Amino acid sequence: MKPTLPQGTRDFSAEVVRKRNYIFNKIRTVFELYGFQPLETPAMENLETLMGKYGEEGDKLIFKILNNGLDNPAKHSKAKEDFEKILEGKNTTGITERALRYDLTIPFARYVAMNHGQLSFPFKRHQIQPVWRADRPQRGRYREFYQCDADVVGSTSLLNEVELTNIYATVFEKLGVAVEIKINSRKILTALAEICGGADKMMDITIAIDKLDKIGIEKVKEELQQRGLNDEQVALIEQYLLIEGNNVEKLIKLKELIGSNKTGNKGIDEIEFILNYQTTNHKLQTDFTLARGLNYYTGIIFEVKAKDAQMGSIGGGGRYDDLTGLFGVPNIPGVGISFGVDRIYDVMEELKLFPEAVQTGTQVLFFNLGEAESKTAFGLMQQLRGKGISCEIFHEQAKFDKQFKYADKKGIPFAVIIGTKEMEEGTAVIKNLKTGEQQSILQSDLQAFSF
RNA sequence: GAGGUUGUAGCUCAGUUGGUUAGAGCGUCAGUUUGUGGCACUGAAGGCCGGGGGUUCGAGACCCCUCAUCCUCCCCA
Repeated sequence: MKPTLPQGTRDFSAEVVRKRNYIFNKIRTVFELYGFQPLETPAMENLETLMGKYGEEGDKLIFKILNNGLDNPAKHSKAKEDFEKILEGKNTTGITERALRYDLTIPFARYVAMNHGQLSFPFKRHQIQPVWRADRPQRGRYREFYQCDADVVGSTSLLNEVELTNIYATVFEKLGVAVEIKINSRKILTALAEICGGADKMMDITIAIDKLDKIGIEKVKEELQQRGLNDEQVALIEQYLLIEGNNVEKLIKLKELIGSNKTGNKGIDEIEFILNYQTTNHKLQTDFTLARGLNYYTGIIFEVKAKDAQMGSIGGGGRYDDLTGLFGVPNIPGVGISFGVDRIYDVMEELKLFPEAVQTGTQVLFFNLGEAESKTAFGLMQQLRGKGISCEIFHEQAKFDKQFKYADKKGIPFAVIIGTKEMEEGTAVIKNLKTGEQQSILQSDLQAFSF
């Protein structure tokens, strides 16, 4: 049998793990800097917890876990009956009652709903864990990938949104990735639907206009018509889509269009609050075509795109008024953002943004040149390790040639050579493998050497 | 779920209108006489040509099916 990997999953070799950790560490550090505390939840949730939270399409992409013990003869008839329901497209706890988590937000909402009595609000948590989606893999899309989330619940203050946009800006600046941080408000989209006279068409409108930069305005208009909007409505939406300029100019034009619509003006106020709050907001870009698929968003929404790479969004998030309400605990509003590490990695790899220093593994290789020699080397090596310097000793006595090549291939910068001559003198030769320079020092001075 | 692409050595790929024992580069391993690597040279190992069926005297090449892969759409990180 030929071993293979499940579709859309990957192994990560040392080099890749180090680069990924570099990203994780930057994100985690900034999360902590802003006062977010870590949380981890199980890989699997009850299917019931996840179903119906991500829209119809989302439900299809949830990985479901087959129940154990279905082959139990005593339960055959029940199992067959339940399976009939599966064939009809329904889920049943008789066949599957657990599923792999699809994102980190819903498990978090479940956690908050379960523990709201113990948590002090506002509650700020960050979470860095893998999620799974039964999507068709392609460029920048995997079936197992990491999300890094930061969410604040129990507060409606827009200051939270300001903080989150700052986290985005800070992290990507630290990573050296040039990005556009787009913001919009679902309230503005709602207003647009209301003005069109089709509040019920809100979803159709947002789905269509979200594709603007991909398919162009003409195709969007076609799609709107297909979705049952009349010419007048389409014309209005076209005006909306044609809004251009910098943030200030866009807002002026939008206000003209929205007029006195209450919801719309609220959305505009929110955006203006965030834009005016700080001086670093030049990184934020209003984008009224931004819609986002997840249907629990109700206020400000975010999306981050890399400037110099062809890649889908590398981060996204938004405000949700009542996520825990789905779990029987109403009135806990929240807002959160997410980083897509796997895509950030792909972008950074493409643009060669990883610093070389990321790949420092073993610092020193001790040569193995005999029984007594290796014992001496071993003792010295342990001393260096005690000082926090990562070292290795060659696994067996071998020719110089071999040991050098090993060091070379692993990118180990220093070799410590202790042979018969050094044993007699109580010295050690330290060789810098990059420059070729070497020097002989007393073994007792090795600890003090700066590698 | 719909459409397309590509499957030949560990990796990247050649392989003529179908014609003997299947090719290169890189990598791996071993040597180039036993305390100084990267270079060079020599040699070796390594392939059910993704799998199954068919056409043919003959298939890595052609046809059908299947699996895998990558990409596009949908949707998303």
